[in-house]
This record gives sequence, C-alpha cells and structure tokens, in this order.
Amino acid sequence: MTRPKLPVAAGVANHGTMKSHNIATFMQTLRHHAPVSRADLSRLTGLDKKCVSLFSSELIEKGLIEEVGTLAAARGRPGCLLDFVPGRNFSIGLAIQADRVNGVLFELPGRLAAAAVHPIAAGAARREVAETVKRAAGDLAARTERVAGVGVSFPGIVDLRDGVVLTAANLSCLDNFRFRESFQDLESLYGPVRFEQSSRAAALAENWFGQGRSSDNFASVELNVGISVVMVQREELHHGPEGFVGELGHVIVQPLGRKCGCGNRGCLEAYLGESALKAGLTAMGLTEDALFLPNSLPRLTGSAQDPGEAAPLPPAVVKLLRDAGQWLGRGLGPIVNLFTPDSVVINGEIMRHADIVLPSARKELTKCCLPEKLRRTTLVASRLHYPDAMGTAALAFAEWF
Amino acid sequence: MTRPKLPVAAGVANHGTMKSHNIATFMQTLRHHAPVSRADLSRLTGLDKKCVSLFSSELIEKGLIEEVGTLAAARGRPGCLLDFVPGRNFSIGLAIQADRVNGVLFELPGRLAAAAVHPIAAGAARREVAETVKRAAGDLAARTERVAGVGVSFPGIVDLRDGVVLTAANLSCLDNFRFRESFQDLESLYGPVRFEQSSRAAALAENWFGQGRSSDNFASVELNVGISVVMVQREELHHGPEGFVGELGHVIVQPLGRKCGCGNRGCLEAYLGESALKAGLTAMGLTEDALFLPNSLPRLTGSAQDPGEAAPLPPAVVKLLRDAGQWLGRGLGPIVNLFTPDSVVINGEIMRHADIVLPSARKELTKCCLPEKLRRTTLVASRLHYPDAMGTAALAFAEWF
DNA sequence: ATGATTATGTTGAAAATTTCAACAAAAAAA
DNA sequence: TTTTTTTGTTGAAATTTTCAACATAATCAT
Repeated sequence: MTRPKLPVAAGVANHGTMKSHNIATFMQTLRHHAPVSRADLSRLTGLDKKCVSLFSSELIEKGLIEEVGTLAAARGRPGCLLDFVPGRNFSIGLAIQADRVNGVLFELPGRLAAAAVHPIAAGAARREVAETVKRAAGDLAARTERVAGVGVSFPGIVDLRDGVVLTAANLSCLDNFRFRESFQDLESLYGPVRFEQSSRAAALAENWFGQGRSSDNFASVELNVGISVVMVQREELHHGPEGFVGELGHVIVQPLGRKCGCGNRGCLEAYLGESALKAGLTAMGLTEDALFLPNSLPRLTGSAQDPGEAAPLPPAVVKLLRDAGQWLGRGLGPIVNLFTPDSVVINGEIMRHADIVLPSARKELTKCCLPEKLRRTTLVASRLHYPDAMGTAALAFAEWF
Repeated sequence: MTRPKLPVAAGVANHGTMKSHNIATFMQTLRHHAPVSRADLSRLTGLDKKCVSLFSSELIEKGLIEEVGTLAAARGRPGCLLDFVPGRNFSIGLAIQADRVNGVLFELPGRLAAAAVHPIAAGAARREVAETVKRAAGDLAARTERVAGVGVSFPGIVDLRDGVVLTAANLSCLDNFRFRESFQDLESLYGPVRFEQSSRAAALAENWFGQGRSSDNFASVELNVGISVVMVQREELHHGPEGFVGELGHVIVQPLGRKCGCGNRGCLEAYLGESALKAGLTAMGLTEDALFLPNSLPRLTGSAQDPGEAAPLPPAVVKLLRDAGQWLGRGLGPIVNLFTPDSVVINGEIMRHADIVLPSARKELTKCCLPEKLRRTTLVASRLHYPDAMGTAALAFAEWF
C-alpha cells in the first residue's frame, strides 16, 4: 500500500529565522526611535548588547544606517546615535485607482520624498494602465540612485502572490490581468515587486505612519466609491480569503431601506457611497465641487483638516455632512461592538470635513454600542496623503522587517 | 538632563524560543496526526530528522509520548509510530456559568475522559463558588494520577493574568474576586492555573477539537443569556482590550426596535437573548421546557442535533425558531461582510434545533451580505459538549504548545 | 588636578540549537 | 544473496545568542 501524501505544515524556526526576527525588531525599533544609541536599542528591543553591536555594524557596512552624533547622558560615556542614512533607503509605492495612479517615493524612517499623480483616461486599456504604472515608477526612481523595492496596490479582489487582478470594481479592464508578468522588467530594475489590495495597503500605512502607529488594535476605514474596513491587530492585518477585505459598504444600516447596487436594500453604501453623496448634492441643486475637489495633488504639508481656511459651507451641505456622519456611525456600530478597537482611522475625501462628520458619527454610535466599548474607542480622520501608495511603499521594505 | 524612560518592546528570539516554537509545531502535528512515525513528523513539520529524534527522546524520557508499533511502508524499513501515552496527559477545564460549574477531564490527543456538572445555588456567595470550583477540580483530578494543568473560564470581563473577575453578568457576586489568590492551593496540587473568558475559551475549543479545526479563519458564536462572538484567525483568537469579547448581542438588528437591557433599542439580544426567547414562549402559553432543557448533563456521545428522536415541535415553536434564525442571520450579516470567515460555528441550547434555525438564518443572510462573501461562509452548529470547559482544558497545555 | 563612579560599546569564550552528511538498521525487491 | 529503499541515529560543523570581562569616555567628588 502506498502512503497518502501528507499536507506539509510550514513554520520551522532556525538560526536564520531567529536572526531575521531579531533584525526586524531592531529595524522597527530604529524606525520608531531614530536617532537612538546602541545601548538604548538594546534596552528597547531586549536584544543583547553584543547582538545590537553586530547588527549595527552589518547595517553600517551595507550603508543602510550610520552614526550621526552623540547624546550625552547625565553621567557616563555618551551614547553614539544611529540613524538611517539619508538619501539611501527609498522604496516606491504605486496605487492604482479608478481614474489615476498615485505614486510616492518613500524614504526611511518615514519621509514622503516625492509624489506624483498620473491620470488614467476613462476607458483606458489594461496595457495603458500598466504603462502608466511603469512610467510613474520610472519617474520616481529617477530621483534617487537606489530603490529597495516597489509595491503596487489595486482596488478590488487581487491574487497577491501572482499579482493577478481577479475583479476590480470600476476598473473592469484589469480583470484577470497578470501584473506580475507584466512587471518583470520593473522587478529587475528596482528590486522585488509586491502587490497589495488598496484598503489593506492603506491600513498598513496607518499602522506604520498614521494614527494607528501606537495602537495595538485599530480599524482603518476607506470612504470612497466603495466603503471598506480593515482591522489591524498587533501589527497584523486581518486576513480573510485572499484579496477580500471588510465590505463595510454593504453592512445593512436601514433594513428595507434604499436599493443598493449589490442587489440588497439598506446597505451603508447606498447612503454614504460617493455616488449617493453626489446624488444628494445634485438633488440640492449643488455641484459636486461643494464637497469633492477635482483630482488634484494634495499639498504635501499641513493636515487633512484645514478649519477656517475655506469659505463657510452652505447649511444644506452641513446638513448633508451631518447625515453622512450619522450613517457612518451606524455602520461602525458593529465594529465597535464586535472588536472594540482603540481607534477607527477614517480616510476619504469627505474627511476634509471631519469636524462635522465625526461628532455626528460618534453621537449615532452612542445609540448602537455598549457604552463601555465606545468609551475605549476614538474616531479620527486620517492625516496621511496617499495612504494606499504609502502602504505599498512600506510593504516593499517587508523583507527587512 | 535625565533621559526619559523608554517603553520596552518585547519579543526577542533566542535558542529557547526557537526550540519552544519547534517543539510546539512538533506537538501540534503529533496531536493532529498521531500515531505517526518520526520520518513523517519530520516531513510534516519541516523539522530536521535530528531534531525530531531529539524531541522524541526527550518527550519519551518525560513519559509524555511513547512508541506504539510500526507501520510498514511499501518498501524500506518500517516506521516506528509515536503517540501520546494513554492515561498520562490530562488537564482539567472548569467553566463557571451563571448557575453551575462545568468540569471536564481532558486527555491528549483529544479525548473527553470525564465530565461533571456542579450546580451553583442562586444567590451563592463568592466563597461558595470558589469552593465548588475546587471541589470539581478535586473530583476530576482523583480520576488520574497526574494533571498537567488547570484552566478556569468566567463569563463577563476578566483580567486574565491575575484571575480577577472585573464584572460578571449574572454572577455579580464574583465582582472583583481574586481567583488567582484563592486558587493557590489548586496551583500547587495540579500545576499552573490559567484563566480565560468563557466565549474565548469556547472559541479555542472549536479551534482545537470542533468545527474550526481545519479552518484558517472562523467565527465562534455563543447564544446564551448574552450573545457573543470571537473571531479566530490562524489559530489565534482576536484580542480586543483585556477581557472584552465581541458583543454580537448588542449589534443593532432593528433600528428603533425593542428596548434592550443595555439602554439602546433594537439590539439582537432583545430578540434572540435567552430571556427574549423565553418571553416569546410564555406569550404563546408554552413553558420554557418547550425549548430549553433543565440543567442536565448532556450525553457524552452523539451529536448535538438529534433529529427525529424527540416528539415533533408544535408549529408555534417552529415559527419562533424560524424567527430566531432570521434575527440571527441579520446579526451575522456584518460578520460575513466584514470578515468573510470560512465558517461560523454556533453554540447554544437553541442549536438543538439547528435544522430549523440555520436555514432560516442563512436565508436572511442572503439579504444582508454580498453573495460572493456568503458563498464562502458556512453556518454550522457546534458539536462540542462543554466547549468552554474543553477550551480552558486545552489552554492548560499552552506551555507545551 | 585626580581618582572614583557611571554608562557606552567591544571582544572573546561558552552555550544552545539547527543543519548536514555519514552510517547503521530493517524490510522488500531483484 | 545482493541491491534498493526507507527509517532512525550519530558526530561534526555552522550559526547565533548569551555571558562576562574590558576598554572608553564622560561626570562627580575631593
């Protein structure tokens, strides 16, 4: 009798994985605390002094980090501060959206070195999209001599390993396009190419650079054409079936309510999706510009909220924003009740008016959550520009971390 | 200037953690595949033959596993099968519930060796509860000579490390009771005592022995006085703030609906909680016995569903069960939409009638989920007896695994 | 000034564990 | 009987962490 094939379980630990793990914590700690001395790194990470010394010299050897000065303690020999070498640690993040490709050049430990928006013409072919992505990568790469890797994000459902777009809402031309193959030249030029789903990439960005930085357990929400949510717990994204993310947009907020594109009734998207909001504006005789800005490059400095700078909003728009907040709150209810995240970080153009939307959302949340849970959760607007592109750029460093 | 205190990040890998990790995969694999040869263990785990040999002899030395025979291959030297030593690997799981303490004696690799139910009198003092737990542990421990550890689960919010009950719904006498201190003698008799929240313990049991065994990503739902849910992903329970679990019972299923004990309106618990169901029965002139059995010891064999054995249900009860399924479906909607679990494992006395409840729930789910997501999710009734006690018993082996 | 104290960073030896290759053992096949 | 195949053991090599000793550089006390 021949023996049946046995399924293999992965995950044996050896010296290699041990060292990788320790270097990863070294790097993460450096990223959070740079510039910092070896002694402090040892204390922060729990690694032995010898190991910290060893890792430091290896990384200095490779030119990734350097000594940047000394910090005198109250007494004793002053520490020698380590930091990432400026102009040395770049990665490129590219986010494909319905009407454009956002590209960022990202530099460790956390600088957005450059950004560019490349519009995609409506009805563009897949070939065109791929070329636009490559052009965006090339432009950004030209600004530096060495790129550690490239990350690309897609909307819709994606096979992350092979870089195949399975179904892309609003970008149906990409269906079943094999990006991995198409990007082989990119890989040879700029190092490994990693793929990620847009919302997951944005969540990763919030975790690395954004409001989820110091949080153990938060939710990242994207309000766009669709509405999605990704939970992040202990630096790890929740991982449903490959490519699927949390479809907050299709949580029912009003049983027997408005008809939604998905076929059901009362989905959040029918009230808070981009087209629902735009319909609300036109119903009031207003143009889309009252809420949505044209596809412009946001300023690289300053926060996402600029209170008092723009002209005051017409009362009808304020009403619409309050209603939007209310629906948002109702949609977030299950998330707070089921997961009690420290914070919910919300992204989307409407968050330009977070000062109106969020209080309204929070008020509604009091009606659909346990108070002890809501007390532990804060709602905040994202402060990141290009979160999806930044997230994929961070992903490109995954091999170090 | 004195330096500010720096927060310490945990998680340095060393030879110890490396070996623990590898022994853990060894044990888990053994648990899933026993009896199995060293060579197969090496293939299954990916561990080197030398390591497997080493671990095996160490564990045989300790008397935890043994060689139980040989398995001839098609050709070549026959393999020598390893298995857990019967009568040697026991742990005790104790689940404190509102009206009783369930205790199980659990034996690796997965046998329920004994079970006992100890009722708690209504209005019992904390001292009495603690004594009942100790007595339950003693009775079970008397059946074997060696116990690897004890696990205890509580309803409500629990400080897991110190074993302090912060707030226990329906067991308010336990509030702020320090179990860890009270159980010190237990610890010296039967090894380390670990604490867990009931719903989390049940989820752990489903993951180890139940329907979540082969699943990468499932939800464990408890329908009792309250209604809770715990997500399990890659063998890890979702971990909100200490002691909190998913309060499915307070997800809004009917805006402006029935008043709930939490102060809000339209919570699932107001429709599907035990008291809501009982109220529904009495409103129909039926006694609770029509649905709920008295606190009896369930049989240790056979599945939780026993179709056709009992007398047919009165149509009014069937209607009530169908309605219950509908509410359940609506409550599960967000879980499917947000997390797309492989399966949702549902526990609770009402699952005795899963054949009526689940189809109804699934039907309702089609109205509140994306079809592609629902297609990937199956609803199943738990087949475990004493899931919370079993889960805490498994927890007692956590130091090996 | 000068030695004592304190903290940083380096170095070499020891310890723990995995990996690798060689080999003995046991059974079927030629 | 020899060859082949698979299992399980063994010793040496390799890798990495850990531990303790030490050189270094600053402040503090006298």
